Amino acid sequence: MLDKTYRPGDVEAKHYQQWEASGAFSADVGANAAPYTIMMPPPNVTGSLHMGHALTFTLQDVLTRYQRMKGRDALWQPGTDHAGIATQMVVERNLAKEGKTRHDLGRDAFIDAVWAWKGESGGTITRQLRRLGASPDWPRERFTMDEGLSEAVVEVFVTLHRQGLIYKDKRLVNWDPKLHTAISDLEVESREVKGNLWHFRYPLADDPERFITVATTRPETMLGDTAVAVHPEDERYRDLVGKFVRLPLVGRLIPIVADEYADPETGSGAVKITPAHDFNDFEVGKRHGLDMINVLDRDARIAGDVPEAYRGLDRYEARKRIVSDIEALGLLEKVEPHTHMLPHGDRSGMVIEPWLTDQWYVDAETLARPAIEAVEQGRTRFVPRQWENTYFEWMRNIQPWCISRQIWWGHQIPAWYGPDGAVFVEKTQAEAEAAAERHYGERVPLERDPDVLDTWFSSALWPFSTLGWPQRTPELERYYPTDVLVTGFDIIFFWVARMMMMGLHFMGDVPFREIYIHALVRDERGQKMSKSKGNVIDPLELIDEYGCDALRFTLAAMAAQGRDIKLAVGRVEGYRNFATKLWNAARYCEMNGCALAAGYDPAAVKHTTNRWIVGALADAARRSAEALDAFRFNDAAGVLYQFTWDTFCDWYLEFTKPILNGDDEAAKAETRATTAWVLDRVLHLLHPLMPFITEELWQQLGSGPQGGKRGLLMSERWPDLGADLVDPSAAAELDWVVRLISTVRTVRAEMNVPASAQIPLLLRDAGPETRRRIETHRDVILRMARLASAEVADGAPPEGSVQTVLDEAGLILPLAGIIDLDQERQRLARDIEKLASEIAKLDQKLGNPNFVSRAPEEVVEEQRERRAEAEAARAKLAEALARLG
RNA sequence: GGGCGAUUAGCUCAGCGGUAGAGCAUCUCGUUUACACCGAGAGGGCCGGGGGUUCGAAUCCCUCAUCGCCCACCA
Repeated sequence: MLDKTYRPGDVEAKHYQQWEASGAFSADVGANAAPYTIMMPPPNVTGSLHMGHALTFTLQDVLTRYQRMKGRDALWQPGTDHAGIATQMVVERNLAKEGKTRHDLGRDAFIDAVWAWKGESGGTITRQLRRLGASPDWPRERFTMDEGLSEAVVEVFVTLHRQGLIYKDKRLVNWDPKLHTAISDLEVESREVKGNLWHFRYPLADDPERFITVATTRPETMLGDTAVAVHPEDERYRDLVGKFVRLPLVGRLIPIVADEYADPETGSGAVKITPAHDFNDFEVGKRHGLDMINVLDRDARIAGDVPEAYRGLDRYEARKRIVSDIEALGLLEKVEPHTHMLPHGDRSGMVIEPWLTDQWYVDAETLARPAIEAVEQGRTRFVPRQWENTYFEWMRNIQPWCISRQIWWGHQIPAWYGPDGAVFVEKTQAEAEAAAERHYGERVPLERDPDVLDTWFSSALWPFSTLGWPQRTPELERYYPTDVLVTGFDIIFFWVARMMMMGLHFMGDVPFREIYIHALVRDERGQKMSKSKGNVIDPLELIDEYGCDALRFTLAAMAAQGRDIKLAVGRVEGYRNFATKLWNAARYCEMNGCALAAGYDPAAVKHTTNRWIVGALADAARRSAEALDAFRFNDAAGVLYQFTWDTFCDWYLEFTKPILNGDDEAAKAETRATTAWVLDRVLHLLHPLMPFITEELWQQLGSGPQGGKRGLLMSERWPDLGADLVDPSAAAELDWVVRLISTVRTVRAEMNVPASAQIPLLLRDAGPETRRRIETHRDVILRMARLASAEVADGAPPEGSVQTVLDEAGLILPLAGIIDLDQERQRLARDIEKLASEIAKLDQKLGNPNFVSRAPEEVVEEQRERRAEAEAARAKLAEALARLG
């Protein structure tokens, strides 16, 4: 016997262990079934589950379980990411608590410490994924730093290098002065900063009384100025082009150059050029062959060939000093407040410094070309489609991808340098030594490049590296390309685009046929969840309170396309109630002896009510499948919710109570079997969304013709119910009964005429078909009108005091003479008026020749029917009014 | 500065050319042995404003407003 309420906490862990232990999540490389593959976006190995994870992994799990039940050989490939900078920072923070830095340990010991940390906390996220009910193929779990994936990384690096698609270059990079590493464009975020615009006067070299004024937001970089640029068309400065100014404080002579970069409208129209510390200036410098003078060190302190006074100063300290020194020289023209966007490192939060360094780059432009084409040609499709624009926009303007990082945790770059700096890119040290020997004609000591690769470099290989590449494994053969990638829009550039590039280049085919982009989860007020705002909702807490299924169902129900998800806890509570409802429906079935019957054939049921529910179920199954096939999770959830609660529980179970309590044994048996069968199908349909409660019920009910626990719901099939189960006449009849019940209820409530008294009146005026329907469903009607059992027995109409008007088409209106007739007259008059105005509107529409000729035929027909119905209703009401006198 | 999205019931959101919907909240009635995490009902919407297209617009177009996100080198 089922307990009175469902307690998720008691069963979730049990079922999960059972599933996992039984291998229910495993793909089968040797299977005949068609494969269905989803690559799990690998979460950070040391991370913990947040709401965004909960959403994305729930959706992936829904798809995986659904396809698995549909008979596909589903592979949901799990794994974690080493998350270079993020993880290194965590470990460094821990070290800092002991007052140590990574340099105290040295590289090898530090990396050991990171591995130790990974061993300690790396299981957290995967444990939490299990609590979410995620069903990936765990034995295939990979880690971006494990042996196989590292081999893939080296293979890709070496290959791309040989192809000239990876190269080393000295150019400006985004330098993080705190983390002491280069970062890619994508890891930089612009934030608004309030600052000043300082206007400096630079005296002309041959005429110190004349000045050219430049404006800058970064006075300290003036130490590295190597030119002043003006627009070639700018009349004010035409005579100055080619002349020199003497750089204040430094004394260097620098040229005035004409370059279109200078905007005559901005500032004074003349701009100082610091090629070593500004991306634009760098370009200008290249065009004019200017010197690049680096005046900052890796901490963004003043360094290099600069006046002694500033050397070693922090950039902001230097700024103050330089401004006051310029002012002292009388060269500060003015200072204006100025708000502008400044680049910040997304990890460190520091202001990024453009810095001239040697770094490794990927020729992204070349790799992007096929990736753009693939989407243009529809070989990979974005859902929703609109994201393709975002993808194209970025890919068509893609910049070289800086892939080297000056940190320790990650894939060390497979490049070795000879004594003279010659570089040998090889898969192993031995191969590099061999190459060096060939190069030098003798064995020489080599030094390995200390840098590691951008984390996203290894993630970019995920769709094939996890399947065994570079080996040609059966898995690779079978599961690549994958079916769908499920992810958020925030990593389209970081990850999706790069997987497209690498997949096409190395596998010759797209990594996935569809990319489903879901929204981000925000809090109830639309704010991004963040620890600092204190508005974080922990998915695990929600699971504890409401159960995993309630959370999953909520996320699925809210995963409509194209909108952020503002998570309202009230929704979770509502779906928890839904779980309880389902639970109690099952309990009801159990109490009433509803068990699956051997040889039960839904197509063969005879009772109208049963034919109706079987058809309604088939319809719901079809609609939810269509929704899931199109990634409309919210629709799938909605259809099943409504069917389960409204159709099955509120109507069908109530409709059939009189049958189960009656003495038609055949009808009883059929109803019991049908009830059990529908419930069993519902459990199947709901399983991808609510795996735990469905599993628990399925097991507890001992489902299946064999009875007993015959295994896991996981191994069951998604119910494929044919449209032939839908019986329109049964649906119409039940619909009619529903309306009749509603009317009887209204009369009972408003006119105080018991339902038992209404029935005979209805029968008195009824035609044969109406009479049959009322007779057939009499018990249901009475029961649903909430009558006490004593009243059900019979009820004589109040003597001569009640009149009834009854419409064969389904509109039923009993009138009670015992109630306030004036009130009733008024109500009738109002209703008639309403109908009249509706009819008038419809007449207008139908009288419009354009409507009749241009609207779709079925729409016109529908409107005609509506009009006829309304007309008939009005006539009945008028008749009723007349009878009232 | 470009681009994208949003604006629907008190709240969170569906619907996206053919009679305005769900959950939560509110109110009324109901303790009928599946379920009070329940049942029956009710109230509550100029579908952001204004134009346009259309026989018909919450839905398509334009425009304005407000909010949000992404991208961008403007000293």
